[in-house]
Amino acid sequence: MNNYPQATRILVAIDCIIFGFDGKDIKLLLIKRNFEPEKGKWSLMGGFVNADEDLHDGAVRILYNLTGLKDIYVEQLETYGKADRDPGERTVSVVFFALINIDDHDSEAVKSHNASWITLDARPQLIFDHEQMVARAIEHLKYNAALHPIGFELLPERFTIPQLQKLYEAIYNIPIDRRNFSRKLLSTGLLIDTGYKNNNSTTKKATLYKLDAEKYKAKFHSFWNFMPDSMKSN
Amino acid sequence: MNNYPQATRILVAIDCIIFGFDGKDIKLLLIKRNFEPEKGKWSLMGGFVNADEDLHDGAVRILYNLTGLKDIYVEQLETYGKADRDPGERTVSVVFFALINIDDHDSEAVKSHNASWITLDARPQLIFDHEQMVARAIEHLKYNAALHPIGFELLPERFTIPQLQKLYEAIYNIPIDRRNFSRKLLSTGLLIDTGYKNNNSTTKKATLYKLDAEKYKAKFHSFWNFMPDSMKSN
DNA sequence: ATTAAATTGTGTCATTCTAACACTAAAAAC
DNA sequence: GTTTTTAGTGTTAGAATGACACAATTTAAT
Repeated sequence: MNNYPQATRILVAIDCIIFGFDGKDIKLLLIKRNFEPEKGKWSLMGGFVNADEDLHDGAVRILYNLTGLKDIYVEQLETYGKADRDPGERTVSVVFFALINIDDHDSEAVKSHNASWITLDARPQLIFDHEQMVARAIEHLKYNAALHPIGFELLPERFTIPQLQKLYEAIYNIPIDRRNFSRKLLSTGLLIDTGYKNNNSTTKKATLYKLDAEKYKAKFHSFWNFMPDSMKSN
Repeated sequence: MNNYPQATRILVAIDCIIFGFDGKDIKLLLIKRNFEPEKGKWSLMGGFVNADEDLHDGAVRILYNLTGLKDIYVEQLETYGKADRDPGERTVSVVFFALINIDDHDSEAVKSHNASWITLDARPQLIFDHEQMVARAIEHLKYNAALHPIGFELLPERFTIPQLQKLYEAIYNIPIDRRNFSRKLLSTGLLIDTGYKNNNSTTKKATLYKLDAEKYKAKFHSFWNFMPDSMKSN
């Protein structure tokens, strides 16, 4: 069966951009590439789509094989297709993206696979057009975090308002007023007070909230105008 | 040169979703497919990426070949990759998207290529997963038009505020208060009064504005919270 | 035990933004 | 010149926003 005899078959790659938060910095999961070309250089987690595999399944498979991370919800971002982007052979690459809480996942597995969490500022030079992919993903994160409460995914299941604020301050690299942040956040009705308090505090213990998952889903597409207006012009 | 001997080469297609506005309805540009499989059925403008062609260039080429439309600014949307999405052969399809003003472009060329502008409501059944692509693109349009002034691209270079309002009412399928719309719009500072009045009116002539292209570029990433709040929850 | 230091939690108030609403002005048709 | 249709603008009450200050809780140090 060959309905399209003249068309060119092309390698289809998948690259995964994984953001994590450790309570202080936003980090990027990177790996040292162990095959040619560019063997030994830093890279996103990448591989090729199998013959009968959905793109999304491919992303999950590649991520698991390269880092040991399981059950990661990845979202498709954009496809890169400059003719010369991979010097080895013409390759089109579909980029996937995920936000995870670093502490929720097995850091031993990550280490044993030669993958590393690296802060955004300290990230090394990456192969091919991976730097461009990362830049776009950061843009995407900034853009969307201001509108949707996606930041929750970078935090533990139970989290405090100050934690979430630190996350937003890390994403936007600005200070946010504690009182206004809290008011705005609680007014969304998306947080449920678990009744517990944070224990790893050396001062006043903060209330632990969890996300109201149903409302979150229902409200996801509502534009959650979350950042102070001063951010809107950036 | 074959650095990746085991990987599968796959057909990479491009499909183009073109939205247009005729002053009343939002329309979709569709074409009757003239090759097998599914020959004669309605489809998006599609084709395969050439061996040494960027994805973006491919989209522009395909659009020109199939519709005669030139100089269309297309934007990449998403890539579809279910293993069985094209029954002819495994194909990954990158979807591109554009907004154009129907009257700015050569409708003869479009007609002579067997392409048609069809209102969203009246769109026929489409091949493969094209319906899903269109649904996503409509979502994308609704989502983004509320935040950015992208609607301008669907209008002539010089347009009136009531025209723009009709466009937004068509996108969201809701009535918008004329007074509040006008106030909000003018307060963005993106409109320049051309000093001229609309001539094809049978009643009071409306002021023709043009877009302040520089401010538009600079402000594009500012979240233009444009729709009434009542929309935000949809 | 008291105090100091750090962090959480909440209240106020002036300003701005929003949505709802009603009238006047211009142009063409008759 | 009267009617019809559409464009253009002003007001006002209520909500949301941003700037700000103080009280409460916890641990560590003395």
